[in-house]
Amino acid sequence: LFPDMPSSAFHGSFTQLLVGAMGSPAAPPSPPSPFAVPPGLSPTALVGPFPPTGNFEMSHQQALAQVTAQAVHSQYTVGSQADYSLPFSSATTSALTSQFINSSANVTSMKETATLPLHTVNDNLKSNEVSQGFQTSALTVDKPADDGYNWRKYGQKAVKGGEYPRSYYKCTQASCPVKKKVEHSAYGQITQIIYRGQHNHQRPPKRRSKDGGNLLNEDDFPENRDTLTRSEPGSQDHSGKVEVSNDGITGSSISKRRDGGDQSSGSSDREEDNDEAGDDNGDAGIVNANKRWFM
DNA sequence: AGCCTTTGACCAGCG
DNA sequence: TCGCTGGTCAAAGGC
Repeated sequence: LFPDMPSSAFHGSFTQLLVGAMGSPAAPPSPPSPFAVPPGLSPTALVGPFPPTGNFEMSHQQALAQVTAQAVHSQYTVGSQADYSLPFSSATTSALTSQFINSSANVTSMKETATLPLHTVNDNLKSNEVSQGFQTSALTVDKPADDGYNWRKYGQKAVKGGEYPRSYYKCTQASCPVKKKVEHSAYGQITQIIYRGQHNHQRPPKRRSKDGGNLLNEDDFPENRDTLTRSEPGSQDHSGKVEVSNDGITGSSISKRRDGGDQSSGSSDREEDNDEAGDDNGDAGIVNANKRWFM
């Protein structure tokens, strides 16, 4: 079904991690596991294809409630990966979010989400790359994430042979250095979202989204700011990576960057410059980052 | 009118 | 040094 899905689209260790951590509901999350990010490594959130469970039809409210409750309960054990705000909107966001939390905190609750329809998995594909088939209506290609912030697309590029267009977004807030990359599969479905930088501002006032009017902001995810978007003290990363499959989230994990160093930035617009300013996302200061955002 | 997307070009890093 | 790849710029057009 996805013959051309290069495994390179996802990064080896990453993928393995993910699979190990959440590939199977039966598989208990290895304790020290992927979430234990050693200092200096950049925690990367990986939300990949879950064993399809998702009750994608669940209402936003339901999902939200679920997320909230779980966030509270779990106290978000995966704090280190928390630098990102959850990027998805509406029902998908909720499902995603809940799964994110579920998988992060405790895989056992994965069952709450429903079953995934489709093309779940091409077993030949490795880990994350599987399940691209979710026929999503919530996840649209160019507005993949209404996470409460406003984004402006500033570029798009076909990468990996042109089969996987990648879109580049900047936070529209003046002086906010946050950027994100969104990768799509050849089918226009989101396969990966990578955040970079820290928002140095609060979420903008509610704004009706173009596609469906879902509003999503701080009010919608009160806990997010405390649990999902904050880095742990020791965390040095602020670049989040959220992989999404059409199946919904399939899991999350933390991965290391290529050289074990930290990720990201390094380019001229150093968001690190202001992050320590105590923003909610406080990224602990990346000192010397690679220019590459990920492996 | 302002903001956003699209898209080709340009630039920089890396092998 | 050169080609490839990825990231960004900026003009044009749309909403």
